[in-house]
Amino acid sequence: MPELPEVETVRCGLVPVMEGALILRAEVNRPDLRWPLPDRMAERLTGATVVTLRRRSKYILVDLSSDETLLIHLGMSGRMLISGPAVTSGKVLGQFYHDHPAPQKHDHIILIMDSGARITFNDARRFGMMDLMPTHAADQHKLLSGLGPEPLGNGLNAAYLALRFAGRATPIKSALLDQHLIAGLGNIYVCEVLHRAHIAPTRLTGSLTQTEIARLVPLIRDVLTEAIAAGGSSLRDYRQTDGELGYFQHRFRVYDREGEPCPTPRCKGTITRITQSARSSYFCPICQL
DNA sequence: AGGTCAACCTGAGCGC
DNA sequence: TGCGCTCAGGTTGACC
Repeated sequence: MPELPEVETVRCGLVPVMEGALILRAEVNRPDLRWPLPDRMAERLTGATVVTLRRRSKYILVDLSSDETLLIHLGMSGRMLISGPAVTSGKVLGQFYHDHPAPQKHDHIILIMDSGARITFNDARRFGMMDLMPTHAADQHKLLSGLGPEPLGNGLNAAYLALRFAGRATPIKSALLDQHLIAGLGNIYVCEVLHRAHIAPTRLTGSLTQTEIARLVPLIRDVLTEAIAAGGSSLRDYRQTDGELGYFQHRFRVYDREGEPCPTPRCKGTITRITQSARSSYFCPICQL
């Protein structure tokens, strides 16, 4: 159930197991996830060494020694499970990992590394995706080329947002979810950002003042940075238990808190849930204007 | 052109 | 226990 912080957490967890390691074997248990998997996927992965793991928006990019890049999206329910003795790049991490677990329903792709580590991609809802493309052309991939700037990079600033928000008749909630505008925010963190910014999710982007737009930028960074930090710390706990990456307990101020008191100091409001473009928005009608 | 919405899937949780 | 219903953190593409 990944937004940018969860994907980054997964990427960081995979780095010590995958970077520098060779893919001994790939098991591809079905022909498609959301879309058909790439042709001859197992053969093309076999024998390749993982050079780097990168992230763009909610995508993980695995650069291989074969000059191809494996593109991974976890969709709504995609999970990565690390198992087995994880010896890689001379670092022994084996004590953090369980033995290989029994196969589970929805284990769609399994990568067996030369270290003995095994990475299992499990995705019940199958909204995830994988693709393979030449590394030099990765940026031009159809799913990546139209993405907006990274929210934690320099490309996101008040001037950029003001330009993209001007004259549009979209609710701010929808605009912040639009990956072509900003790449990486999802439903939870948009709710959290708007609450901190005291902006109602129903406000139209064109109605936002320069002050409000300027307020959004650092709050977007704060919310994501805090979530990544929380993921990083709980990641250690998960390794000690079952090797599963990316699902951590994180306290949200408004998400999934319908009916609870607004956490804003001195605010007497109650968190309310409304539906916008078929997604739940949680906000405080008193302090978010 | 810009905005909204159904569709893709399975599973969890809840009321009856 | 079980059935039926609703909802779920994403994204595309068809439609207004």
